[in-house]
Amino acid sequence: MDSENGGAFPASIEAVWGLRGRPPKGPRPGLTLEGIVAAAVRTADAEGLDAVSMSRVAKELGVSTMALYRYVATKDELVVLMADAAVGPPPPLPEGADWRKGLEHWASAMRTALLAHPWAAPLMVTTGPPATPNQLAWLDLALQALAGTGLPARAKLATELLVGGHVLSEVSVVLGMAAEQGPGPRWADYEPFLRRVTGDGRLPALRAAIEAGAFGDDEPGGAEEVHGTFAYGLARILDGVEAHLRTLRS
Amino acid sequence: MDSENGGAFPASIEAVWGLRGRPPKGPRPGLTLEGIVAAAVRTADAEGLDAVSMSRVAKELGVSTMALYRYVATKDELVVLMADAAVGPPPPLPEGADWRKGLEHWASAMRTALLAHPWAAPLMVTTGPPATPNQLAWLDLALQALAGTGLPARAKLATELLVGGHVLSEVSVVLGMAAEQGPGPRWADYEPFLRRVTGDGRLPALRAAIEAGAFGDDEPGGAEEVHGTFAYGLARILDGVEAHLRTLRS
DNA sequence: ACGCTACTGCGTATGCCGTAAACGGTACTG
DNA sequence: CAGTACCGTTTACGGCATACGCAGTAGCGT
Repeated sequence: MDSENGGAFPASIEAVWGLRGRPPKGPRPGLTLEGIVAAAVRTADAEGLDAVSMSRVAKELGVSTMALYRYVATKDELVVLMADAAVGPPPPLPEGADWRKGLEHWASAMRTALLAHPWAAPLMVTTGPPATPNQLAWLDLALQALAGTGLPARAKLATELLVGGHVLSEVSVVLGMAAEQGPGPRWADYEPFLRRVTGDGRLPALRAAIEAGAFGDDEPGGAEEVHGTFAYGLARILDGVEAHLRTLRS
Repeated sequence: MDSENGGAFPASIEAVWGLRGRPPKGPRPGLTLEGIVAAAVRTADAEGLDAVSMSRVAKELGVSTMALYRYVATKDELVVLMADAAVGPPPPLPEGADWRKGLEHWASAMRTALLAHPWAAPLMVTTGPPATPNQLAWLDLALQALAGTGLPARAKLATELLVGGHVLSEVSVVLGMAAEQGPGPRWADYEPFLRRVTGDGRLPALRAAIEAGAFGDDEPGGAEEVHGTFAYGLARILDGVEAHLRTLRS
């Protein structure tokens, strides 16, 4: 009665946590959960998430499709584990950094991780509350960064959500620009399209932004300009948190 | 040469914008793009996004599956239009409000819209740059709210992204808690699970947050506490923007 | 030493999905 | 009134996730 109290959880999640020992009976497993997830991640990296099917992953491993179901109850479970593997373990906080430097570091590390696996970003929204080791390690690290602030626990959590949400949405925009497939516009056609659509005087503020060149990629800085959006948002958030901390201390 | 310059776009997107007239030849269409999208939205509301298949939507409308393909080139296109319909047109800004009140209003209206169609939130990340009428109307409205601030156009855009991203990620968390399906934990099992997983001393900051009760739903306020996370984040963001505006003006 | 048993990986089968292709009816243009 | 572009339908295909049942295997208690 002490190891099945979280029993409402998928077995594969318990397995990544190492809470599941190898059963005493039966043949030695020929596969590993980590190996399966790694193969799936490799496929997604190379050909996108749509290319990841159970049969495809099985083929990659040289086993039959159904063999995978001895390790994973459902494809959805595999996807959750892929999302965990994609972000990987978080890098340690820079030594002696204050909370702000810590969160800045945390945010750009997460951004880098998500950009390295473009298929993973959408999964962060879909997979529900974080329950896998790496996901929770990232969360823990952000909370560590905020440890010395005296912020109430709930506010620490809310702050992590805030920063994490910003990372995710900025990454999504960057990936949306780069996407070659999917419906919607190619990025190169986007500004002309917006001009056409705002030509009739509705959406005047959007029109003004276009005229001001807000949708051009060039502008002093090139690719740096994109990074500018990320840095801008992060700075606003952390400024807001910093101000909040000041009022708390007084 | 004046109506096909945005020609790289899906025809169905041009159609929602009203840029496509009925062709002069052939029988009268028996369906409407809006009708199709509405049927799909109804199905998704009632039974979730997974229940929305082409054949299902067709059945709902009493036509054959393939009839839909006269209006939509691909299921993905239909999904994009569903996402647009789900958010709907934005409500007007409160009269005489400053930028901050405007954005607050904008953000909670968007939150309400997304919560009303739980299946829609994940789509916002997936569907690429906004290209549909309602999506762009929301964007325009946020830019309108920021019109008087003197912020550079790019910063206005970045601010909209920032606030929108916060709304989306907070909504995702709320929906993740309420979700009955999908992999990952049920919410009721979540705190015990976290306790079990943090029992070994790794993830100390997370453990501390749990002990501090950050994962209990109760706490003075009940459902308001959830709203608290949203309001907290929004306030930090807007505080940060406000401070930034002050430094710009000096 | 041995058989019981729980577990492995596999082959087969089902039902659904998105969508390509070809076809006959339809309504407007010249 | 003929031509033609478009409508909705039928049929068909390949791929998908996954339920089920099987034969082989390895450690256990005896």
